[in-house]
Parts: sequence; structure tokens; C-alpha cells
Amino acid sequence: MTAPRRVTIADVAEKANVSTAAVSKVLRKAYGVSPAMDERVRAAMAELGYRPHTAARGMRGQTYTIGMMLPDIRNPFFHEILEGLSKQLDGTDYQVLIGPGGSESASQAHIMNAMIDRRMDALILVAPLGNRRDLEETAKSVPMVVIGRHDRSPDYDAVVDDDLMGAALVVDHLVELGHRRIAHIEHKITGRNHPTTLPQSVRAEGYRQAMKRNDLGSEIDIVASTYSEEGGYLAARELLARAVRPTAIFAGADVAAIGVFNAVYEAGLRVPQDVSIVGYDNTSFAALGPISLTSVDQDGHAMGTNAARLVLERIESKRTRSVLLSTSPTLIRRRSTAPPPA
Amino acid sequence: MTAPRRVTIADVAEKANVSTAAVSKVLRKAYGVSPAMDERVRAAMAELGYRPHTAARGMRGQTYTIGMMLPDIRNPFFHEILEGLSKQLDGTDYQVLIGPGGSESASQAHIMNAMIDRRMDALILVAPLGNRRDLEETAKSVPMVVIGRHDRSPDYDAVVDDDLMGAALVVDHLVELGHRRIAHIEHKITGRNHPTTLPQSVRAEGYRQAMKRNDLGSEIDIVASTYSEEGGYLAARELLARAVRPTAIFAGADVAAIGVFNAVYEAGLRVPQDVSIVGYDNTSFAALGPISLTSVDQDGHAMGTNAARLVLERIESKRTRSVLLSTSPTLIRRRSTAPPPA
DNA sequence: TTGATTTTGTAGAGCGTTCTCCAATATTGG
DNA sequence: CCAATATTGGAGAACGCTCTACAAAATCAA
Repeated sequence: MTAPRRVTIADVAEKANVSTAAVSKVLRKAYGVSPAMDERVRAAMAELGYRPHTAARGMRGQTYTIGMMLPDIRNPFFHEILEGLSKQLDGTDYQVLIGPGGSESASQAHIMNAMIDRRMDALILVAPLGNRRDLEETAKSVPMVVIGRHDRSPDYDAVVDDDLMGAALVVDHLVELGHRRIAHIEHKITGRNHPTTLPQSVRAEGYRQAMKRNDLGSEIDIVASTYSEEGGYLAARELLARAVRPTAIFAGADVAAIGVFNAVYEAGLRVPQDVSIVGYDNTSFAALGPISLTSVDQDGHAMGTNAARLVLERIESKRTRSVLLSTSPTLIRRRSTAPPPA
Repeated sequence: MTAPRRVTIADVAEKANVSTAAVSKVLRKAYGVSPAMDERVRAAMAELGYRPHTAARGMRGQTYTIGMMLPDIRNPFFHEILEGLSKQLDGTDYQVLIGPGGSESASQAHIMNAMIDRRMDALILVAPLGNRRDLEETAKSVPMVVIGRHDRSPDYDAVVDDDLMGAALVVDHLVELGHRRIAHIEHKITGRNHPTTLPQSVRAEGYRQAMKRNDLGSEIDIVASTYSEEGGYLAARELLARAVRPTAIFAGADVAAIGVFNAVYEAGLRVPQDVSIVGYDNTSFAALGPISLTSVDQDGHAMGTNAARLVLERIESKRTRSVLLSTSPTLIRRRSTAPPPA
């Protein structure tokens, strides 16, 4: 614990025989630095192993830190977003730090505040709960990009997957295979009236629209549950107990689809011979041999890249007009879907 | 973007009719505050909605931020650690922020530096790569806890699962079922000579010891691969191609076990009738119905809680003697293991 | 009482940067 | 060659907090 005092800008300045202001300029690539001085300063920094003290920089300027709020660390889809983000930020001075948001609006608000208190330059929120007014409120004090919500706000940017289209891809695929009794499992948050712009609501709506478009309006069957293994399991149990049971189940998320698998096996039925199952997100385990789940792929990597770009624009180019960036999903067909039983 | 100026300590001081120093004392629960003043200040803070500016605090004191370096966000086991950590920190002023470390020693070092530059009060490193000397070097400048490595260092604390014992549990279980040809898949990092204290090395060693103890020294069969789905797949292919193939495969991690599943199915064999499979980590998908993988459970939650405790001790009680905390794993028996074919 | 001690509150100097002015010097145009 | 302009470098005041040192007031011991 012999903490050797950190090398500061003053040490560098002394070594290079210039003022601290000059060093700061070099650091910020600011105007008014001759090539000669620039080189001298850089040499001194290298020799002393100087690293800027981010907290101190944050006192006046930026912290070169971008906060990413993730409701659930494990979600492989979020990981893809992070990868896109990191790759885009690689080479810049910015660093992503992840704030574990949890599944409640309150805990998410807490971490968002914590990130603001730490003077992060921008916030990237992945599928945040909470109403739009609150989000806009925070967006007033820090550049912000929201991933996965279909709200369009003048105060922050949005990067979304076209969930309406994603749901349509699923329904059309199943209809094409010959299915008619196609059920959907939706993630329904209990309590307050949550915005209808959350991905889950849009997916459900997309399902409804696609069913109608295929003249299957009368077959619409939505079970409100949660996007979790247990949620999928319970919802599927309910569906399989119907007098006339569905021949295909479209779970709004892969995790829920796993629960559906379990319920179907438990009922002594086979996938896909008796029941077809479709997920959403194309998470890594959807591809696993024993599962092989047909799913909708959102290009998380691209979403992350785009989010990074938008955020940098806001920070560096001081853009203030908001942008909504929607990417289109694709359907990955696997072995969990097949024509319905004759 | 009408950023309303932040409420500072000075605003609070003015409102409460005291000095800024007094407010600071209240904030830090420092000595020398009368109950009356304390109350007045707190009231003012509440009324103004004051929130301390963490970066500014960091300039002189602490940042109340604990950095957690995670090599891979997705790993469900890491999520458990995080949960234990968060729960323990809940109610304190501390906040965990996650730094994505990546799978390379260089990128991990990068994020560690970034965290130090941001003046985090302590670092919790999960299964960090890099040699011990480097770790000790960083431990000199910040309180540190390493999770998952069996090194014992005077400079930082370690929280580990007893991997030696975990491997023994697996081997004993399989032997009990009647297996003799038990193979192991190890995660082997290419390149430099990595420390033998990484979990993967200890698990392999535990396997070796347990085999010998069961008089199966001649049956020891280790394939060097990686802890990943593909790694498991490739290793299993190699094992299944042996003249006399193993009746049980012990993958050092659940993800690798998934790859083993795929290879086994591909070879037209059944689990567990033809081949038994065991994983390690008891990740959430091990419990999934279609998989049902026998695995070793490390109590990630407890590890997180312990790490938090150790870190707080170092920060607040200024403990400097290092501690090594080892917890014991348990075996979760599922349907992927059964007696060998007759 | 009176001196000694404890408690309570404040002044003010940092912490390591950024950034606005300003001065000095170099360059240009006519 | 001189004024006008551009370039280069630095002084020094923030930023919002912490914390040492110290003074004033209150309490205690005898």
C-alpha cells in the first residue's frame, strides 16, 4: 500500500518546461499549440507514464465516460449491444461503464442518478422502465439514447428494432407453414399503466395486426405473462389446457420460449410435431442443438454501434435535434417450427 | 436542454445558515456536529433536493464507487456474484459500476486502469487474467478483491470456490455410478505461461487427483480446449473419436458442456444412456428441461456478499492484511448423468 | 471561580483539471 | 515599414467538495 503519488499535469508541465495550461491544451487537442510544444509535452507524458485523472477532468469538462444502464446483465442480446458499442468507442477516449439497473423502475432511476452524479458524459438506457416524462426529465441534464423503446421524444434519441415487423415475420412464417391457431405470450408488467411503447407491447400489437391481415383475427389469443422461463412455462400451461389448443406458440422472448418447451414436454407433446414454438431475440441458446429455436434476430451489434454514434454526435457535435433510428429484424428458421399436425 | 444548475453544498449551506464545512461534515457523518445543526442541514438538503457531486467528492475523498471487472457480461454465474454484491451494498452509499473486461489480458488491464483513473474506491476483479505481479501492482494503488483465482497475495483479498473439491465431487459421483473412463475438458489459454491458480487449472488438477484417489490414474484423459460452446464441441468430437471412447465427459464449465451435448447428438449417441455429461457452474440453463445438466454449484451469491464485505473492510476499516476466503461447492445431480452402458 | 478540556462551528487551502482572458510574438497586406 | 491580424503560450480563476487548523463557546473538575 505504498501508494506512489500520481503523476499530474503539473509534473508533466515541469518536465516539458511549459505551463500546465499548455499541457491541458495538448490533452484536449485544443487550439493554440505549436507542433514543437506538442511533441515536447507528449514526450514528457510518455516518459512519466501520465494518465489523466478523470474525476478531476469531470470537475470542469468531461469525464469521457458513457454510462450504459442494463436491466439484466445476463441477457445475451444486451451483450451484443455492448459489443457494438465498445467497438465503436474503441480508439476514442471514451469508456463505457455499466450500471446494473434491475427490473424495477425505482432501482433503474437510482442507478441513473448515480451515473449522473458521477458526471457521465452521456447515458445509454437499454429498455428502461419508467414513464416518458421522467426519461425526458433526465435527458434534460445529460445527453441520452434510449435503446429498445419506441417512444419518440424531442429530448433524447431512440434506437429500436422494428418489433411490429418482427412479430409480422413470425406470424407470416407460421401461417405459411399452415398454422391458424397461433397464440402469443406477452410480457405484462403489473401495476401502474406502463407505456405502450415498450417492445413487448409493440410485439403484441404486431402479432394482432399480422393475424388480422392474414384473416385470423378471430384466432387471436394472447396470454399476459412475463418474459422469463417461468412466465413462459405458466403461460404455455394455460394455453395447452385450452379446449382447442394452439398449434403454434409465439413467445415474445427466447427466455420465455424455453419455459414453453418445458411445458410442452411435460404435457407429453413433441416440438415441432405437435406444437411449433417461436422466440424473439435470437439469443445464443436459441441456436443450441437440443433447443434449435426459431427466433427473430435483431442486430444488436448494429444497434450498439448506432447508439454510440448518436451519443458521440450529441457530446461532440452538440447535436440537439433528436433522432429515431429503426432497424429491421430478420427471422431465423430452426427446427422448432414445422407444419401443424394434420 | 435547459440544464438547471445543480444544487451544491453552498446552496444548502446558505439555506441552512451554516458554513459549507458544516454541510460537508453532515454529509460525511463526521465528528463535531450538534444534533440541531445536523437536522437543520438535512432539512435544507431535502428541501433543495441536493445530491452530492461524486466526481467532486472524489477529488479529495472517496467516490463511493466500487468497480467490478467482468470478463464476460453474459455469464449467469457472474450475475449471481453481482446480485450478492449489490444486496450487500444496498443501503450504503456505495454504488457498483461494471467494467466490461473482455477475454484478453490487455483489455482487462485497460478497463482496470480506466476504473482507477476514475478514482474508484475499490476494485473487484472476477477471474482476471494477467499475472500476479501485475495484479499486485494495481493492488498497491487501490483496495482490491479478486474473485475466482486461487492466488494468495499479501496485497489483495481473494474469494474462491474450492475447485479442487468441486472436481472431486464430479469424479466421485461418476465413479459411484460405475464409470471408469471419465474424460475432462480443460480451458487452456494459448500463449504466455499463465498462472496455475486459475480456476480451470485447479479444476483439472482436482480431476487428476480424484482419478488417482479412485485408482483410475491410468484412465486420466484431459483435452485442452476452451470454456465455450465451440470449445466443448471440438473437444467432445476428439474424445468420441477415440478407439475406446469415454463413458462420461466432465466439462470444466456448463457452456462447454452444451457443446459436448451437440457433439454427442451429432455422433448419434444418447445422453445419458451412452455418454454421461457433467458441467460446472450450475448456470441457469443447466436446469432447463431439454438440457438438465448435472453440474457443480458454486454459491455465487455468497461469493458476492463476501467480496463486498471484504472490500468495505478495506475501505472503511483500513484493513491491510489480506484474506483468502474459500467456499465449498455442491453437486447438483440432474438427468445428464446415469450409469455407463453395460 | 478558574483553568483545563471538550464540543461546536468556520476559514480557507487544497484536489487535478479546464478554460477564459491576456500578453507577447510572428505573419501578413498594402 | 507600419498597422492589422494570426499564432502561440501562460496566469489564474473556477469546478464542488474534503479536511486540517483553529477560534469560540460550552462543559467540567477542583
